[in-house]
Amino acid sequence: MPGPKAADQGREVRGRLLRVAAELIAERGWSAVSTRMLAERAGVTPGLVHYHFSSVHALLTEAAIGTMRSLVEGLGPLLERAGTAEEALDLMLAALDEHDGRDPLSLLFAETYLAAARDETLRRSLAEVVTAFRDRLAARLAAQGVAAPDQTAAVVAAAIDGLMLHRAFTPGLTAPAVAPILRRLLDGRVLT
Amino acid sequence: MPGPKAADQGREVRGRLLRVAAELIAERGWSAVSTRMLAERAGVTPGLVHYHFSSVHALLTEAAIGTMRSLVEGLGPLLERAGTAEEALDLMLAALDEHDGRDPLSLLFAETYLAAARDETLRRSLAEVVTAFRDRLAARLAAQGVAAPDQTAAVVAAAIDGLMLHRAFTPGLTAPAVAPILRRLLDGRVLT
DNA sequence: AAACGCCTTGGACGATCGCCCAGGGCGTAC
DNA sequence: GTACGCCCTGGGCGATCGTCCAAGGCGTTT
Repeated sequence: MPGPKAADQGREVRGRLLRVAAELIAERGWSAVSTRMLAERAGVTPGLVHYHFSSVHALLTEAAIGTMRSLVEGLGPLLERAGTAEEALDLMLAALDEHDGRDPLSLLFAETYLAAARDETLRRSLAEVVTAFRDRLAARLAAQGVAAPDQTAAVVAAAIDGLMLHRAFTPGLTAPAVAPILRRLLDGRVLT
Repeated sequence: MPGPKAADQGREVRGRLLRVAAELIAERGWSAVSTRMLAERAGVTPGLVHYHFSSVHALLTEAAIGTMRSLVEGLGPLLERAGTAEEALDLMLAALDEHDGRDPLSLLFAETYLAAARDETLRRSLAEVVTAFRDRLAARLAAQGVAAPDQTAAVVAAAIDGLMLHRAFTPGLTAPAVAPILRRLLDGRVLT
């Protein structure tokens, strides 16, 4: 058996590297994150990075997907609790208001989207995470009688991400300003 | 007077570097474009890059903004010619259909958005270009009686960009699929 | 012809890159 | 105790990075 003490510390360091990686992707950009940056901020030696991960790219991928997955999964139950479709939309608008397009989380999302366009594996994982969220939202919209719930959910999700991207250089794009517009997306009702 | 022959060739090389830069931003990503890459593809020596531009970053900025500006300005007249607001939206949907989120133009836009989040100067220039387009679209929507034309235009523009980003890993997100949903955004009419 | 202006070359500078590996520390299993 | 397994260090590999600069080509102006 492996020594449990050392193994625990190893897992701790691995986790720290993942957290640091998510930070640095946002700060410097995906392809500008280096082995030595990661090691320095995590308080370890550069060599240790390649002990825990097969490559820097693999570390970044696991960090980005992991962070996004846990965040999206945390949003799920909140979505379930939303009574009306409008409340579900308000939930996403609240998320929009917490970010200005230049904060770590917004940038992590955007960087990962972009990196996925150039990496097959990352693209698959990302699709999995986003699809899971979209399906949850679509189910919520369907229960509220919104027509074409799948496509509506896809457009709402894309619109929120697009607004996040645009907010970085358009400060006026706040949640209260766009809420009335986005609400129109829910207007295709089957039932009143 | 400067020798006009050499000056002409200089301008030609400068322009070629700008075109190559726009290509490489899309292919490799903003921060992964190097002096030597640019020089090789443009068929010149690495040293020449820093003769025509103060830095690689300055070259990338000028290339990205220039490409985006000329593209957006080319879209302006087409927008002017659109009769109804729905036709204006169809025009943007057609643009969406030409790109799949992994083509050079989509990636150039996304890369520039992201780079702008970390660079004040780029952010200002980008805001100028995007605002110009948004204003044109808003004017078109206002003429068609759409309520809150400014915010509507902002949301439509952001939604199109967001859809482009999502299309990279969600192939089903085609223009025909999302057109009926996006059309709801124009439903806030003052006049019939 | 000589001087000037602009474009261009090719090489050099120190810094940083991803990745690899020999070796040491240390707790557990024989 | 000895051997084993895992974590970790520190240094080294060749490659690439952005930027700079001395030197030369070449058409235009005196």
